[in-house]
Amino acid sequence: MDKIDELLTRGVANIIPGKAELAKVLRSGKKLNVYLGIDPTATHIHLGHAVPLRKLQQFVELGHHVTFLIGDFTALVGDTSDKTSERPRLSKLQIEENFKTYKQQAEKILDFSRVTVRYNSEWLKKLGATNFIDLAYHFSLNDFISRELIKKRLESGGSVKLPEVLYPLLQGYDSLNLDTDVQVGGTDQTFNMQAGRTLLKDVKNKESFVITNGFLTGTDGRKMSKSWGDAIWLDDSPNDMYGKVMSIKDELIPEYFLLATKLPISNFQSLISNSSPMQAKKQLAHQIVLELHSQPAADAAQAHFESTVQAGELPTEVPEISVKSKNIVDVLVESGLASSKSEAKRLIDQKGVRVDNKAVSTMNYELSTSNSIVSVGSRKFIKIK
RNA sequence: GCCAGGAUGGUGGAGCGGUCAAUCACACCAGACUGUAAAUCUGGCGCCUUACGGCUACGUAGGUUCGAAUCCUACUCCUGGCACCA
Repeated sequence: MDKIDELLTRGVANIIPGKAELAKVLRSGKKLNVYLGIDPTATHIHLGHAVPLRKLQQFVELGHHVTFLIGDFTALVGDTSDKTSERPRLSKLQIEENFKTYKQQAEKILDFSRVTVRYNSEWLKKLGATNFIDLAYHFSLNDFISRELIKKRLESGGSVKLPEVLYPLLQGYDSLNLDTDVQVGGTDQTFNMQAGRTLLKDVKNKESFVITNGFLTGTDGRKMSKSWGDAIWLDDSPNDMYGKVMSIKDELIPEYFLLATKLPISNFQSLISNSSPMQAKKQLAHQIVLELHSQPAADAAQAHFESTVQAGELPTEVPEISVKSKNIVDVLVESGLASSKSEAKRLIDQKGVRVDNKAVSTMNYELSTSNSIVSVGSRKFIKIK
C-alpha cells in the first residue's frame, strides 16, 4: 500500500464520483487544488475534527496545493441546521483570534507552512445580487428538499428558512473560486460539497472530487462530539489524553489507530493481532500522545498511567499547594478539590477522600503534618505545603 | 401587527396551588469490582450547617393566596400560524 492508496482509503467514507476516478488522477502526477473549509466559530478541536485535517495533510505530503478556507463570510449566514444557538456575528478581529487559537491546535496535524490560508469573504463579499441569482440558476429546489433532514422537517410541518437553502450555494461558489479539484469534509457536508461539483462542472466544465471522512467514535461509544463530553481534545494534557484513550472500548482500538494516528496501517494491524487489548491500547494511547505532544510526554504519560492507575501509586508529580486551613473540609475547598463545602462533605462521606492514603472518616479531621498528600478519588492528588 | 404555544438544574425533559431543591434519563462525582479511567453494580449530584434545620432557586418584574415552578398582569426572548407592506 503506497501513500496514494492510503489517501484513498484511510478513514474515507466516500469518494464522489468514485475512488477509481480519483486514483487515476492522483496517479497521473497532476498537482491538484485541494481544500477544506472550516467555520471560524469553532476554536476547540478534538480528535474527530482532526480526521479531515489528517486527510488534508496527506495531500500536502503528496505535494498537492492545499488550501485551508476560513468561512468568515458563511459564518454570518450560518449553517442553520444547528438551530439551538443563535449565531453571533463575528467581527474580523474575533475571527482572526479564533483562527489563531484553532491553528495552534491544528498545526499539530497539518503543516501550515505548506498550506494556503484564505477567507471566503474575499469573493463572497463582492458577489452581487445579479451574480448570486445567476449562481442560483444552477440549482433546483427539488435537490434541496429531497435532503433527508430538510424533508423530515417539511413533513413534520417545521419551517425551513431560506438561508438554509442558499448556504450550499455559497459553499459551492467557494469551490468554484478556488478552482477546486478535491474537497475534503465530513459526511455531513456531502450535500454542500456537491454544490461545488455542480458549479465547477456547469461553469468551467471541470470534473472535481469530494472526499468524505467517517466520524470517530467518542469515549462513550457515541460519535465524538463537543456537546456530549466524550471528546479527546488536541490540547488535552498528555496525562488526560492518555487516560481518555485508555478508557475507550477495546473494540475501538483499530478505529482509533486508523483515524486518530498516522501510524502505517500494516504496523498497527500486526500490533493488534499480536498483543493483548491492554497492551494494544497502551500502544495506541502512547502513539496519540506522541503525535500530539512529544515522545517524552508520551513516555511520561504512560509511566503516570502505569503507576497511578494500574499500580495505584502516587503520581510522580503532585501539585503543591499551601492552604490556610487545617480542617479537611476547608482544605478540600481551598485547594479546589471540591467546589463547595457540601461537596467536600459528600466526598468524605463516600470515603472518597484520603490523606496520605488513609481514608478520612470524619469531617473534623485536621491535617497534622505538613507535606501531606490529600487525594480525592483515584486521580486527583494535591500536596499540602 | 394579530393568534397560538413555550421559557424549569450541566443537557434533554416531567411537574400545573401545599407532601418540590423539584420524577426520570444522559452527563458528572465517589465506592465496589476489573488488565484499564471500559462494562456492571451501589451511593451521590443547589448553597450553608457535625446534625436539627436554614437560605437562594423553576425567563424578568409585580400581584392574588396562609402558601406559587404551578393562578393573574406586564415585560423580554424563542417557536409556529395568519395578516400587512404606499
